[in-house]
Amino acid sequence: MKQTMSYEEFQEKVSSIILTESGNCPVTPVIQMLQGKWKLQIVYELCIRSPMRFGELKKILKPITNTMLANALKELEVDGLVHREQYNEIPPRVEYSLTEKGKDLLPVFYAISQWGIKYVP
Amino acid sequence: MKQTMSYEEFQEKVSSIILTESGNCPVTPVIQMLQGKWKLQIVYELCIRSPMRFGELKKILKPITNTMLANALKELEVDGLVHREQYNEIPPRVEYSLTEKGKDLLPVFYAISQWGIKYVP
DNA sequence: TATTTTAAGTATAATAATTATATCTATAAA
DNA sequence: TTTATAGATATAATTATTATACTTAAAATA
Repeated sequence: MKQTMSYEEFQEKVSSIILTESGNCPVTPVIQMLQGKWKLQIVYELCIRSPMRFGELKKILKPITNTMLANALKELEVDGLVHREQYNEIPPRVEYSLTEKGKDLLPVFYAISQWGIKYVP
Repeated sequence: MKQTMSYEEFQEKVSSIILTESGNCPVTPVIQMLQGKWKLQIVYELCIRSPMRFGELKKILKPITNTMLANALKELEVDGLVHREQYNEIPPRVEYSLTEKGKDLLPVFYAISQWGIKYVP
């Protein structure tokens, strides 16, 4: 990312994208894709450690419920962010990891971490 | 932001932050602060145009409800991201804008937009 | 042989978050 | 006197999330 872009530059840049290619904002659909109470956290956890099993994710994200974790992972898989690898053993083993598309969200988390370092006490 | 950080570098970097300063992750609290169906979108809209009046925000974010917009703005104000300027006229006029703290989320939206440009069709 | 254990879920009911709809405020204009 | 206005608030209905119990299938244990 260009280091020296100002708030005003960005405002103008994104505004022009939105105003010229109307209804084609590159940000809004991404925000919507990551909507829901757990999705962003799940992707983030997989970003810092991957692959992880269902049970490991559940432990790290505690107090998440089975239902929410399973549903969120399913939807993230549909959106192509998460890969699910199932090993047919008993008891079952399933490993989740980020796809390349998912790993490409890294700069987003990096930007968030920079903000957090500056402002979270 | 450093341009050439790899996924592995980031993984290691953030992992070490989390593992050494346990319970002090710079990302998770930010994600939680921006949780809720509309908050991230509201901040984004104020990022590309600001100040905006309540009614303008409502129009842009349509189908948001009065309740959600009012509550989200209130909470964002409490978190120090949004500034509320009230003009005592009739009919009332209230303008919302980002604080410096809010504007500092710009790199996050820039990173999201880069991802969106690459992956959103 | 019958029971227990295990990980990754699913099913159902209860609670919390979000939405829909109606209403309030005060003044100026019709 | 009535209507219009922007920025909300109040309440009830709907949707998302949570809590709890249950399912699966084979291997290990009693």
